[in-house]
Amino acid sequence: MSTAPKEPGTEERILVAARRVFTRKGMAGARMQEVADEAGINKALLHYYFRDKQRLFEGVFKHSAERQFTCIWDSLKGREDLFEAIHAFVGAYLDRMIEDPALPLFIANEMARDPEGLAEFIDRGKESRAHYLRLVELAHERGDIIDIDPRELLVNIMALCAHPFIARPMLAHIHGITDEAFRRMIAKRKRSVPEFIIRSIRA
Amino acid sequence: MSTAPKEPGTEERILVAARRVFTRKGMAGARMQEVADEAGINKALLHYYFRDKQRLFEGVFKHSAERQFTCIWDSLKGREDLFEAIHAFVGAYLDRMIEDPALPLFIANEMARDPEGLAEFIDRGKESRAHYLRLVELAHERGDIIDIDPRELLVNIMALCAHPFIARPMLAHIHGITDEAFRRMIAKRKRSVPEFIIRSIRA
DNA sequence: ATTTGTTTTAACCGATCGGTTAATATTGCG
DNA sequence: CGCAATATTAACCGATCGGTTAAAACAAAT
Repeated sequence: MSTAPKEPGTEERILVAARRVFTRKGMAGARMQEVADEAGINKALLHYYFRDKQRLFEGVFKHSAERQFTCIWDSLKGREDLFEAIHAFVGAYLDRMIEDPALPLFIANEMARDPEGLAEFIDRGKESRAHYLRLVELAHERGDIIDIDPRELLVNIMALCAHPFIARPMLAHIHGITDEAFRRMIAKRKRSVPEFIIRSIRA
Repeated sequence: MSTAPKEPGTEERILVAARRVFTRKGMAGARMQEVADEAGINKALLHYYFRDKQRLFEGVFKHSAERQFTCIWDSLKGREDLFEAIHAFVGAYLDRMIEDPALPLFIANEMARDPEGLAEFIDRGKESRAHYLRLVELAHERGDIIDIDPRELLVNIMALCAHPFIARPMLAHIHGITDEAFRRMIAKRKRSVPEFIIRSIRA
């Protein structure tokens, strides 16, 4: 048996199409007709599977955001060394982003549009975040790192991971960067970003 | 004479209102009626001053983006020391952002929507960017900093400056952060971010 | 084959939105 | 004033868009 083509069902095709359109155009800019076209179906069928635009959007968004946050926070599980944890976290973050490069901007917009809606996903990673805080505290007690607000450190880590994707079009213009060059840059950052962070916090 | 209230003219009021609505809702989500309401005028008058939505948007956006890039790149002028330049750059960046916190996300979206439109603003800072490259090279030759791709360093600096604003709603939720607390956090980052960067590149 | 429930479609509908028009108010000027 | 240019408004228009409807195609069961 070769890898089965696994003809995707209608609902799956809709979700894929909707994610593409929504991440490209945003909630307000997306058109139901465009989603239908991209899924190769009729517009009425779209409403048959997802009652209205809001539900379709939530279906797409919640699925993406959940996967996003789960992947990233799970990467910390079982780590007992902060530096190792940072490597894992950055790696997971960038891997996930490369898979779906439009997601960061998409999530940023939705957070700004409806901050409440994000709560559940963010809270999902609560234990992992507590674990992270413990790792930082421990590393500090052992004299491995300087005194730094762990929340600020976390902001910095996420900034260094996410921002290249958000600012990608600007980077693409400043240095004429192709798709392939961008992927190489991100691959390089899997090593350089943890190094950058660790150099700056190491005692 | 005390500071004159300087009742703003209609065009000015429109631009202010439009900037608020566009940064809040984005190009696609913004409604001409809402801009008119927020400016306290009739919708037809909006089209009288700015022919159509696209031109209004460009008027607002180009003004904001130009100011943004100019402020930031100008902060490098005359600096001869890289570390000092980094402090100035980060300071200018954060000062500008605090003034208009919705701008980073707004610009990020517009870049994604119409990459070509940004070209002129980005190119505006060409000499300053060349100057920056020289500073990095020089610092490296003098053995002040480690060997690092200056473009990657620039990405990191901008990431650390811009991302807190883009991810603000998430930060607001993770640590229950008020407006005032956010401003204090940014104020702190004017010192901590340059320190963070310099620690990680110092030889 | 008839029935029954599900999937899919074409055609349509009402609301919204960007933009226009034509008329009215306001200002500046000889 | 009178008159012309500018500023402002209410009412309207056509296009677009989200969503509905009613009927057709399809599938499974009896």
